[in-house]
Amino acid sequence: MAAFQSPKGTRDFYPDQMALRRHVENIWRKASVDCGFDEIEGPTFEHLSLFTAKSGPGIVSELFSFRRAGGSDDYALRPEFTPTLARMAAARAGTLSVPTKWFAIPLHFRAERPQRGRLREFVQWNVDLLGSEGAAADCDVIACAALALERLGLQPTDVRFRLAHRGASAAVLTAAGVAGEHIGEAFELLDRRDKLSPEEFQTRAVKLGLDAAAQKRFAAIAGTKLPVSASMNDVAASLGVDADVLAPLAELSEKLNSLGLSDWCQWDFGIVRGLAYYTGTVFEVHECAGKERAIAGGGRYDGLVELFGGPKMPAIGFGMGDVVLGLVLADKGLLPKDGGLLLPRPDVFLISDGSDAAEKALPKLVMQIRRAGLHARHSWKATKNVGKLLSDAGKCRARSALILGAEMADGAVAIKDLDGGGQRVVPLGEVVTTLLAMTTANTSNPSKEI
RNA sequence: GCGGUCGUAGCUCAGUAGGUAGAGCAUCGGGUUGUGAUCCUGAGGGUCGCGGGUUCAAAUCCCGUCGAUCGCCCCA
Repeated sequence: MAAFQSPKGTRDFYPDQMALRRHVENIWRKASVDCGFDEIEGPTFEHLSLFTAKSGPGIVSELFSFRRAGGSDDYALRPEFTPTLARMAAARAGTLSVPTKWFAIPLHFRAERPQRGRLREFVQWNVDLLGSEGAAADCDVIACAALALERLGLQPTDVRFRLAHRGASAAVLTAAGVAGEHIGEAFELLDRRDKLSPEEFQTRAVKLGLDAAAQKRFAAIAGTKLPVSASMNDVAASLGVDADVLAPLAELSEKLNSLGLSDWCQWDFGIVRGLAYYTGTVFEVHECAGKERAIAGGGRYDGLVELFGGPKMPAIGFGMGDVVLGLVLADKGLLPKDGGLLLPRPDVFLISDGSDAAEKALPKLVMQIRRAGLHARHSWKATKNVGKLLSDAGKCRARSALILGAEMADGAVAIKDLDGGGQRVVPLGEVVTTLLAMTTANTSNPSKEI
């Protein structure tokens, strides 16, 4: 066994796993671009203070932080992308178009104990829309997430966006008897209700000044889940508030309906999101049966850019990690068991019969074909057994095999279509054009992309 | 940071009172028949996660440690 292991909570990506990772990343990237977001990237590590500025000193124990030998500055590997995004936005705030739509697919690092769905190094897709308030902006990023999930093969029966709105939830809690100064604690209680014992829940509820009736109401609110297409009057009625208190939800509902996203979404008044900085819409994406951790989470954080030294700039965004998503996709059979099936297919695999003429011609031909922009591989084996070599061509899923054999005497080679099975003899001078023609005829195959 | 389970070749596993490691697949090579194959044949690869202890002797028992996994804490 190896003397060295990969560090705790990290992964090695061999070609098969890397192909799976790229498959997901490519879909994320394409969905982002199609939705009008521009890709950005920042440093893998930042000044430690950037992270403590947002999350407080307590965050340090969750970070991989370090100081250069002999240096005096403290750094940390980024545990999330939002501070970097906010820093970048603040620095260019004066020149950014409105709205500014950015996405990133960075690696993140967190010094936590690994668990199912949670590692110390992971990829997280971040999508953010800056400079625009309102439901249209909120729904724009939600739509982008939904588009990617749909392209990954998921359906509204597989995953669900659980949405809430901090303002609306606060109004509902107030109506339920929570005093204004206790709203923060009430959110915390709402968020943690499933983890607490009934006794603990009650103790905390009493601290919020809730009597028995109000506690019951509170619990009912926490468990309220409704379709976003439900009428606001019905939603208001089931929560015991006036419909005008739910105005933010009404706007969201209208936009989601018009975007055809209602099936993907539901109201869930138990969704709070732990982050103190969220100011409006908040949401999480979960597997419908409640398996796994949240696939994605996000919301509106209008004070964030200001927190990092910029102007007041409304913002909505979300993050989606590769770990939980990968588990869900695997559960649903939406990833090939053999990641090798996602590796790029060679357009041609060259085989030599071992004769001098073939051995000499092969490398030249390979280079010619590659210069033409095609993916060419060739056997490195010593054997001249055409059957064994063709089997190699099949293993790497080549589209065609080019056999340099007896036909060389006539200045020609055999090209076998490994998908269709046909074979023809082609003069050396026409090899590249023939292969190009075969490839363009095959552009429908998705594995050809990127 | 705290508890439960687990750790033998690249993969799936066997290894049966403790007696100094095995199979299938995969990989690599040779041979035969010009075509993804069959057949024949050979090889490499593990100090049994690592370290210590008990013993004449440990993959097997004990302790520690590292890693994986499940739960708690946390969850940006």
